[in-house]
Amino acid sequence: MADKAQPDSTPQRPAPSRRRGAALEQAILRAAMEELTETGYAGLTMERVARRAGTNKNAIYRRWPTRAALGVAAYRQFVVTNTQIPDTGDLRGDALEMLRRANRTWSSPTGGILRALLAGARDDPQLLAQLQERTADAGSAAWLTILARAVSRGEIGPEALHPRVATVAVVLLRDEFITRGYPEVPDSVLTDIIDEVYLPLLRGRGTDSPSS
Amino acid sequence: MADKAQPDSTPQRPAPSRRRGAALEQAILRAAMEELTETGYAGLTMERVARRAGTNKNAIYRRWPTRAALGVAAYRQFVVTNTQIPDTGDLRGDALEMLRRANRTWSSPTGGILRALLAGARDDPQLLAQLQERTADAGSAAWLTILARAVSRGEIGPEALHPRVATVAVVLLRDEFITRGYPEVPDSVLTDIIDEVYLPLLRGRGTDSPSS
DNA sequence: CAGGTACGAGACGTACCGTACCTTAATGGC
DNA sequence: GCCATTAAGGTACGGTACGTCTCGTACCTG
Repeated sequence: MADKAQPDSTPQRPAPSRRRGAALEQAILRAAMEELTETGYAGLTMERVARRAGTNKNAIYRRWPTRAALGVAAYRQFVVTNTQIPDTGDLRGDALEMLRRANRTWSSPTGGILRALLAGARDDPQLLAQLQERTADAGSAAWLTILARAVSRGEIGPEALHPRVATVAVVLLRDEFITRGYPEVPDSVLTDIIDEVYLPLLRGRGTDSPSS
Repeated sequence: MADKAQPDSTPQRPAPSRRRGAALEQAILRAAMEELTETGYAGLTMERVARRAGTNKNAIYRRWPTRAALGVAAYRQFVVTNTQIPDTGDLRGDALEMLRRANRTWSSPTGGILRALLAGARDDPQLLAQLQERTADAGSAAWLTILARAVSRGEIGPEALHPRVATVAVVLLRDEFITRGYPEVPDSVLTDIIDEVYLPLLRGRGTDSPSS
């Protein structure tokens, strides 16, 4: 038998002593996030994470039942959501800026991970919900904020302050990513969404109802 | 050494003679589709498909490089798209009927397969495009048709005949499936989409633009 | 009838899954 | 301070699937 030399490709963090509970949990999540950033969701395997965290699969399975759950947990822990809200002075500028940020997010490496997690958690509504919390583009709060400003400026009527209405633009953008697989959505699509759909929707709502 | 008895669970179609080219290709696609309907995309394995088709992995890999490509090819071959267009007499009825059909499709077994394929082809725009052709809800043709009827009835202005505008409703619906993982979207969501977003958008567009 | 080509068959090494089993260390109650 | 409890570590297992490779062989072509 040769030595136990294992010229492993994956980094193996030696266990300092014997970690327990929260300490070990954090080490696992950290290793999982590193795997995600380096090799993506495809590379997130229980065995690799265990090796990298300097532990074994047992410790992981005791905490998370599936790869998807582990991935979502790691993502939630380490990806901070940018909650800044643009304030350009007018609705179109704010909305466009929001879309551009979302576009950048989705096309970034982090966004790639998010997309993969979204696909991986496809049939687990609970996990999906956990992801949504950290996605924040679907979070209607930011959109409602810029709409509220627009209302106070008199750009649109207050009827527009409806969650489903507020997030229409970003939902359309996300659809481009999911159904078309864009690496990055061209800016013309963003302006198209704003000018052809979003603004007409906001301005048209409640302005009147043309007879019918 | 025990005998080579292999009480296999997966059906194994015996090869009649030695098929080649198109005949073999059809046999593989058929086996793939059967696997899809029985065990879903998760059960679509090169090995299982090969066994089922009475051939071997070689023949598959010569034709399709990945599982996703095989799945999409099989889906395209066997799932016929329902291209009927509702005609209820008014725009709201037509749109609602379109959404209800889409909802049924997405929540059916076939829809589950489609969703899985969509996730599986996540980072292959070419495959995604091939899927889109067969999806038809994204196909704006049907939506544009019902809109054209509404225009001729005077319900909405002709400015609404815009592909991105026309498909807004079904895109919002699809988003519910993908980000929320609904088994089936409740009807109230459909009416909400229609009444809060889609109709206001169509009626509001071009009615005017309130200064600014 | 010779030859190229594509298929059938199956083995191969790798990777990962999920589980099981035992050993060993940390922890908290007493 | 001691010991039972608990949670780690370590490791092996059977199983499945991947993707590749090597043959032998049937088919089609010229």
